[in-house]
Amino acid sequence: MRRLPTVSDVAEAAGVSRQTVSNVLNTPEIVRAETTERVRAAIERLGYRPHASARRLRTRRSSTIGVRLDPGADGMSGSLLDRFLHALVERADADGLRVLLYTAVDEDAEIATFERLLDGADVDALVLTSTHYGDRRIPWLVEHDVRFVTFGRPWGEHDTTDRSHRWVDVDGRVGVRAATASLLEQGHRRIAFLGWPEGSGTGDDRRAGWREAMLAAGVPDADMTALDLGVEEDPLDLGIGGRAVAAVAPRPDAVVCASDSLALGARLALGPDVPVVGYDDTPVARALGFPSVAQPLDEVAAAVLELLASDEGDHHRLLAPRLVRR
Amino acid sequence: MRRLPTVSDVAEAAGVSRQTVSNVLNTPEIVRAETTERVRAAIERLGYRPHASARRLRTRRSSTIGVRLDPGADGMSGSLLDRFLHALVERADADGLRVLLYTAVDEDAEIATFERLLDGADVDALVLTSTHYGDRRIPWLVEHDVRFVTFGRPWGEHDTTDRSHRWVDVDGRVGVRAATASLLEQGHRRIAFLGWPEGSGTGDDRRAGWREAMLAAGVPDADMTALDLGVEEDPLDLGIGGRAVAAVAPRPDAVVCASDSLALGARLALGPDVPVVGYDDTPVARALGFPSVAQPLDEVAAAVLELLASDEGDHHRLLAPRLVRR
DNA sequence: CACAGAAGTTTGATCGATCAAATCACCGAG
DNA sequence: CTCGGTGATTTGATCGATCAAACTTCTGTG
Repeated sequence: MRRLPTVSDVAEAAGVSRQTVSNVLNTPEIVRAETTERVRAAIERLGYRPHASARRLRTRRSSTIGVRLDPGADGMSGSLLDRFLHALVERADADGLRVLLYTAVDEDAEIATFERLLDGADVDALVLTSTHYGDRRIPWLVEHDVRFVTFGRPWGEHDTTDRSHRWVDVDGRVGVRAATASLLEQGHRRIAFLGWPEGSGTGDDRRAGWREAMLAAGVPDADMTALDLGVEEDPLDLGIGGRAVAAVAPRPDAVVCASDSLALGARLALGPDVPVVGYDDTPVARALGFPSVAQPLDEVAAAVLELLASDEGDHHRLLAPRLVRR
Repeated sequence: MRRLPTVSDVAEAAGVSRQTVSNVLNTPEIVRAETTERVRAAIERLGYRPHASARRLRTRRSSTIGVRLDPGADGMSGSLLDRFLHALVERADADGLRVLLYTAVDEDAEIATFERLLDGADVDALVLTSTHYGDRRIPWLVEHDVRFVTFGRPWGEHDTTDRSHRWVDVDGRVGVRAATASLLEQGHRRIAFLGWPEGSGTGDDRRAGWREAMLAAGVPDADMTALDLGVEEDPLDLGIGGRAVAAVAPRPDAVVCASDSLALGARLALGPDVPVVGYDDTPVARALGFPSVAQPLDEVAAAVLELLASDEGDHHRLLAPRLVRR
């Protein structure tokens, strides 16, 4: 295999020095236009590409961000991470950033992986997904002065002026509130909520949205049924959620769900006549034609990269989801 | 931030030279046991980690494999890539390999990306998914002497003695044959097949499996209905497949499908009384409780890495899927 | 016309590891 | 007792880029 051209080769070809070539690439504003032109031409002619590892060694920056591929991607919404990843990789690419994957069985293993990745200059920033109460990863990262952004807000008491933890999240409460409101507008009153038991940040947030909309519409407490599908039960066994919904008497006018999996269960149990709204707008929702709250993953990805890149401005972003009507 | 220890630091601490430390790490068999011990202790004590970029610069190897994140992951089975990726990352990690993601809008863009990734020593091998007829990427990679393995066999005329293209695939024909046979055993005769139009490698392969099983059981041609859902039609609009199935008269005893999406469509159109078998064993199949042919993604990932690593032995692997009965 | 200061470019050193070749230690054969 | 040979370890050079500082060229001012 032919040897690849280096900065020195380009320099010689353009009749300048190594450093000038480097400057053309990294700080073009300090190079005379005419010189830049000549160097650019030489780069083009030789087909030069900077050697990423050499640059990293010297700059101590890898231009690579690490993203965890969750082990327990909970099935159906697994494609959510997929879509997010895709958006992230695409945007990152445009910024000259690479995305490296890693996995870890538990938090301790994940922290050990952080060390490995960071020390080896494999990555210089991390993107974490699925944050939860008492997440030990966050303090570790802050402590070790690692640059990171989470997709998911810090649940629990949180000081919004805390600039050490940057995060991006989607306002599930607003999304579910809109979904509920849309059902109310259609004249439904006894709208049940199918979700997860209290204690999960996202779950509670979504239930709160439903409650808000119901209260605002003046629906009496007696007509508000919230069903919680235990997490210890296989979240994929939609039969459970479905049976739970079917057991509600009298039968609800409509059901708002904390996920499309749950919505599918409800739909199967109640048939197509009872309107159902899901969450995440997965292919299943599209396929079955029920409405769903869609997270703006492109925007999330963009926001994550923005927060990662700049030290200025806000340190968190709460994005609005979009209700996909069908 | 404290400076990280380097080989030199370890060498000094252990009272040996840089190179000896390097040898302990890379070629321990040429170092005296006692010395190895001492160096190991020093590494432990200082918490030394090799600097990945420095090593890559020198060895010209990155220990990183590139994987494309498909843009048009067709929805439901998107989670398939997800699961494959997960298995791959996990196994790769055990072998000290990293997985880097990339995307590309079309084949030309993808080839341009190859050049970027390879020249910069970002990756030294590639894993390609979703191969198709006349895939231009393959000849390019062979031509440029790039190490790669595809998940997906080369469709079209192919010389199995060709050692330049290594691939791993799952034998869909066998899987669908088994699925069909299992329905036949249960006494069903008029088993329809719901798939994609001829021309897609995987689709044709799966249909062939169904036909084989039907022929073997002596089912007359008149009772064999193959329905093809046009790819130009939104593959997610399961209604189309469902309507097609529902239109078959007389109503089939059971339906074998080329994917779980199609199976969901059939299930919704025919109700739970007509047995349906899907493909890919996605969460939807698990949720609705219909059987599905599962690809052994763990094995696929392991095989991909094996083929990448060794020059010996076979250059392709055709794995058997597993029918998940429910 | 000399000279300070800015602008543009070049030179030498360095990042952390491994390669290639040299050196050192030790053993048994002649 | 010397010498060849193997095994273990060390030394010097190098991978390709950027940093820091030195140097050269230009520009405008007194």
